[in-house]
Amino acid sequence: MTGRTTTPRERYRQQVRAEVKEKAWEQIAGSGASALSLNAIAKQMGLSGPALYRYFANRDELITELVRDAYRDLADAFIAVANERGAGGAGGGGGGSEGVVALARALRHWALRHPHRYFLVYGTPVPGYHAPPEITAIASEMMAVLLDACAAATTGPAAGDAGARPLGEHLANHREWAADRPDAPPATLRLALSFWTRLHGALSLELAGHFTGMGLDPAVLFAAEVDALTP
Amino acid sequence: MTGRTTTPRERYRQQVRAEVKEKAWEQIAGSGASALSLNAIAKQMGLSGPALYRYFANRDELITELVRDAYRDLADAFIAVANERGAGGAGGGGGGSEGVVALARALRHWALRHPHRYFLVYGTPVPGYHAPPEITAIASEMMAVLLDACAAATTGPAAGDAGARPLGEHLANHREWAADRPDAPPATLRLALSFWTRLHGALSLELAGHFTGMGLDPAVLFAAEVDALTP
DNA sequence: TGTACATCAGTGAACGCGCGTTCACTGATGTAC
DNA sequence: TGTACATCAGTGAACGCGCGTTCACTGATGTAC
Repeated sequence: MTGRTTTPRERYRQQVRAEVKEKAWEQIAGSGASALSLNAIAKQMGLSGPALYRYFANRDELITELVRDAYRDLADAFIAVANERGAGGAGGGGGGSEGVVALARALRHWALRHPHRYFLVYGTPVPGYHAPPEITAIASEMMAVLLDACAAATTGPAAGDAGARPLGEHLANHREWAADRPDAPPATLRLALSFWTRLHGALSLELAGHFTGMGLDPAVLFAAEVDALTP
Repeated sequence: MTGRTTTPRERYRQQVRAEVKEKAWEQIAGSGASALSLNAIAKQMGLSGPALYRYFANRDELITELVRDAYRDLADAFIAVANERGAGGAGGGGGGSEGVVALARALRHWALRHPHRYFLVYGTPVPGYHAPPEITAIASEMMAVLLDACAAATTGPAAGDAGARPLGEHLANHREWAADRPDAPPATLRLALSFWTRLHGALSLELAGHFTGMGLDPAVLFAAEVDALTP
């Protein structure tokens, strides 16, 4: 085969693209996502403004890539947890709520490590911005991993109970969002939803600094919420 | 008395200030808080740019006022609920969890009516921005109202239980944030915290549009979370 | 009631800035024979 | 291996834009005697 999959030039392109994104994140950390400026990034890299147009069609494309990378990164963190557990313990993923707890821990670690990525994914929406289908697909990947863990945690007598509640009925009728796992019982769906909304609530308030000055350890609060998910 | 508290000129000033803020909110709704522009607001009001400097020292002052107004508005909504209940039912505020449920309903109504105000209060933080103490004080007012409602909902045998858990101990030791209600037991503090984090989680995901296309009624989910707060 | 003065809302010109983006061009890197 | 050509990264100048903000000024509104 003559054609290598990545020519040196292509490698270089990817390196520069990566460095642009890196500087973009630094800039977002410093002054917010909406203040992101191509010219400023170029200057920081020792390039002149227009040079970046070799690598990104325009500012919007760069931002969309940042959003997609953030989703991808978080999804990969989730998948890594699922794989570790699937490969390791007896029983291929095992039963009980350990999977849910592991995902919760991974979520918080990722969010604390990359608060700006987290806010780009779950923060204040940009008016008029609609996520491309590629990003929706990544979100579905994450949801599938979460649903699997929740399924393992909801194989008990309580499952029937949750199904009888109003939300249980509602979930049984409207489960388009769990299309990847069509057999998930209402209790599983409900656990996944609560995981998502509750942990996002605790995390986003923590990251936004709403607990600072309250003399409260967010880690303890987060752990308590995780605990309350699977009684 | 010769000096009226508000001269006609002062009245006019306040009217214009109010209109500026109104247009500011419209602009935020249209293109986000960070795109807020004094010149654009002036143009929209049929004024020339510099005219606004009669009413606001600069852009930052306007934004800070918007944030403060948003906090004030939400706090007033909470206080209104507390007063209605305090004046109406037998027993001055009554016992049980109805107070918490009423606050939850008020929170969601307010958030749906003013999504941009909500995000200015609880959304992605602006790097480098620190809320002035006046705003922190308003947040404390809200917390006090919430703690009172939670106290009424946590007068039962379960209260001792919650105190024994790790979070209960932690809350007993670090209650600076509840300084206005020094007697609140751990179970009450814990309920208030869960109210805050869980409902914010569900609401912010709803407002950010993360449930759209999922065929899921956010109202049902919210109601289920409220229900789960007070078992 | 009428006049003289002070206050204050609003204007238009101007400054400097940084932005996104286009364009014609240079020079280096890779490719084909 | 050497030469001719094509590709492509990066530059510098330029365009138009809107921003926040200052300043000297006009004209209307209110106040004091």
